[in-house]
Amino acid sequence: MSRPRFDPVIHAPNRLQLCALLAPLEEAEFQTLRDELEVSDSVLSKQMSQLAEAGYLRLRKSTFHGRQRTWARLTARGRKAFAAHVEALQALIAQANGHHPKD
Amino acid sequence: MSRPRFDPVIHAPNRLQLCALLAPLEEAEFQTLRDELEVSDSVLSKQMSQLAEAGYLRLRKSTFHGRQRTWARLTARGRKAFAAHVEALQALIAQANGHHPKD
DNA sequence: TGCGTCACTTTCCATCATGGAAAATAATAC
DNA sequence: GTATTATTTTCCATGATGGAAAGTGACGCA
Repeated sequence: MSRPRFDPVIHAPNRLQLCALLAPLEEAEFQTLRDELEVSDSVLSKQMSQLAEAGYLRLRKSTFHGRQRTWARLTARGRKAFAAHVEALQALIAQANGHHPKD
Repeated sequence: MSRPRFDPVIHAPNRLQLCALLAPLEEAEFQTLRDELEVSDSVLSKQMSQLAEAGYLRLRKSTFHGRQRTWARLTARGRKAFAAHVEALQALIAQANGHHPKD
């Protein structure tokens, strides 16, 4: 039985939520993400940096009507890693429900 | 949209796996858990202590053919907390898949 | 051109979690 | 008693996390 393998970059609660928010979207604004996650600017910035360092996230700065905004999107690699992590979680949940792992 | 609320006592990878292993069982042996989790004795002991402190886990010591063994089982409270955590994870996964949270 | 503001980013700092190794305990077996 | 097995706890070093505050860069405006 191979235990689910979690990605530590993704597993941390804030980053997990961040990925979940970004997964269904093309990209999202810094402030929107900050508000949804209910974290401070500095915390969001730092968590994003970690995902970016891992190559999971790309940041795009744009000037929108004279206001600077930062947009974030998952990279292909980030989506793949997140999908794998979700699979690991689902395997764990299946295990918890008493299902045998697939052979 | 209420974000999934994770239980920090359960979310840590080793404890999450530990709960998932115990969930479908009445109880399990210390050594079995240690081997399945692939952690050292001290690590398992410490993680168990944390779950026990939270009231999620009960330890039972028994002497089995002259050998002392420790058995662990989730308490009712632990099962409830774990179930809630799993629900939160599933909500997150649903969100990531673009589903709207239930109203 | 210089200043204020906005939108982050980075630094500083204090706290907490985690893990391995080794010492400490507990309960027998001999 | 003494060794042995099965944890448990201590010691210690490292790394993560978060908030507050200082720092940066890009305008908008007088």
